[in-house]
Amino acid sequence: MDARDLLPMGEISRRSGFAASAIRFYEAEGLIEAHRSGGGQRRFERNVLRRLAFIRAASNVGLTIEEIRDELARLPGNRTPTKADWHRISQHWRRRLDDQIAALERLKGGLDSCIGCGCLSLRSCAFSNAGDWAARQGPGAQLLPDTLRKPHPTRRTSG
Amino acid sequence: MDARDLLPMGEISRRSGFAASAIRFYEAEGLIEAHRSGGGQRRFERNVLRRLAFIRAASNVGLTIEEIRDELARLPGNRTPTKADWHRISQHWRRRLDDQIAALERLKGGLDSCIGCGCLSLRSCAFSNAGDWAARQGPGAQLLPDTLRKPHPTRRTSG
DNA sequence: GTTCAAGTTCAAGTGAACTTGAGTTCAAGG
DNA sequence: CCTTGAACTCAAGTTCACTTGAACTTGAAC
Repeated sequence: MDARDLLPMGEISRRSGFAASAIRFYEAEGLIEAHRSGGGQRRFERNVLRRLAFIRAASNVGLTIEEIRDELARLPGNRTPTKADWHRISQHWRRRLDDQIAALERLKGGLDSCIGCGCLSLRSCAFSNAGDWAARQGPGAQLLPDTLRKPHPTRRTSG
Repeated sequence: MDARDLLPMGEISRRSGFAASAIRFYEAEGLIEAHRSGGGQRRFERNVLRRLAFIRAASNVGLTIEEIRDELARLPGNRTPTKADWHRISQHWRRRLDDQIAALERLKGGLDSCIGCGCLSLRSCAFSNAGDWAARQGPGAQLLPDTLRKPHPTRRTSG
């Protein structure tokens, strides 16, 4: 590992488009790694740029830091993702996007039927009915998948 | 206004599906109104239930409190939304949902082309390119509309 | 008159994903 | 050596839409 191959913070930031603070944050979260100069400054390997591109793409798809970390963990850190890696991952992301799209379509469908009836009734209108939300894992199709749910601040889902 | 027509907190909460704290919050935010009993307890008019149904629906579509307040402000408080009201509003919501759907489709398209090239390159891959994000109101179509952007915590958009 | 669930206020907490600020140090050029 | 911009750490702040907790009061029933 030749020191001349290592990039300083400023360059990584400029070339990735992430703020330095975000990059430090990602390092603290274990999404990327950094070497240190004699004086303690970060020095990044070039592949970190690819990781950051990956992080941005994943974040566009709506993955959480946690999920991105998991996905990155399955990518051996020092090699470029193979076509197979990327295929597997993109399948996963595509499914997620499809779910989100389907959910929005359902919501739009609800809107349509509400235009028809003009009701917005608490009893009969699925669109504004609380039941869909209260039922945690009901039997029928839920209006929105978790990925599009507003994450309710302190409502705990599993513990 | 006969006092027997006014509903207490518990009943509004139960029938709307909102927690009492949420209902208090909405009152504080000016989305709904409440009378008070002699001792200072809230007493709600029946139409508040319809307002709350509206709030839930709007929130499902992804409107912020601010936007919901604006939309409610245009609905005369004491009448049931007319068919015309509801039509106008649902048009608005539909456009928003359509935008979101289109954005997700674009994202998916980006995924597809990335599967093709297997690149995830910083230079050529629109999917993970930061340029789209950095450019505040660029000329071309943006990958995601504001409604689907992760709202960056302290990045100020206008002042 | 006693009881107690249901209601009240107000301040502070929550989670996600970072940013900001304060105060300090590094490293490269002249 | 001096300067100056880039980088460092660590704690605290930000937004949104509520929730939680503490400490207290109401009001309906018995």
